[in-house]
Amino acid sequence: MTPSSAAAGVENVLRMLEGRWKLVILFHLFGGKLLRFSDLERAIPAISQKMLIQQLRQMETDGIVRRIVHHQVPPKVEYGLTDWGQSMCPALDTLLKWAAAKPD
Amino acid sequence: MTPSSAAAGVENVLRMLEGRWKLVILFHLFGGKLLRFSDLERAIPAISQKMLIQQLRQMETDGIVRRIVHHQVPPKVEYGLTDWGQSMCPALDTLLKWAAAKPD
DNA sequence: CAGAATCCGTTATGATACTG
DNA sequence: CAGTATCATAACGGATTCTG
Repeated sequence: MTPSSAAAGVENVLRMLEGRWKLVILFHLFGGKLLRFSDLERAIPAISQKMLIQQLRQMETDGIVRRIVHHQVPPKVEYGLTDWGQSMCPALDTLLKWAAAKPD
Repeated sequence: MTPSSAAAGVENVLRMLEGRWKLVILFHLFGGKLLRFSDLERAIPAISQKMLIQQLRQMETDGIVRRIVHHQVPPKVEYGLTDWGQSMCPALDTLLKWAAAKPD
């Protein structure tokens, strides 16, 4: 594994997690919770609708988040993590621990 | 630890690693290598001077990279990782493994 | 050699109003 | 409720030129 190929691998991972709000959203979904669009809006007041839907869609495309549509009126759409999305927890934990170990 | 505080923690970590070139630079420095500014330029031909110095400075501020100035003419400046910077390897590895485990 | 300074195009994010 | 559409701005990245 060359420096650049390894970097490319991590960069692609990071790209999936980049975006001002993705991690905030993810942390609200961890634990297998299912939240409606409006639930997420309430949980994250600072986010705009545009950003919320955009980041959700990107994570859906990346296979991290799943979207569950209940065909009813009024509409009901729930968001949750995929199995793979759930499985990122340990990785984020490792990163957090590294960050927490910062000297100074 | 609330969702938002945990997210804030990881977000700060990610922010330190974000930037088009940081990981590429880091991978060149892993293993305790010391590289001069011009070495890094040669190692990463696609990067501009502006970006190289900017990302190095940010990582220096974050305590990941250290800058070693040799007072001589012509100037000689070397860059390497701090101990803490070195210690991020396992965390990146965990992330890579999660990414590699992606289904499809 | 190791940068600093400037200009400029692209992308990311945000505010607001509207819709099936 | 769960979005779309549009417009404006801010952050980011790159090319070029200059300097101790």
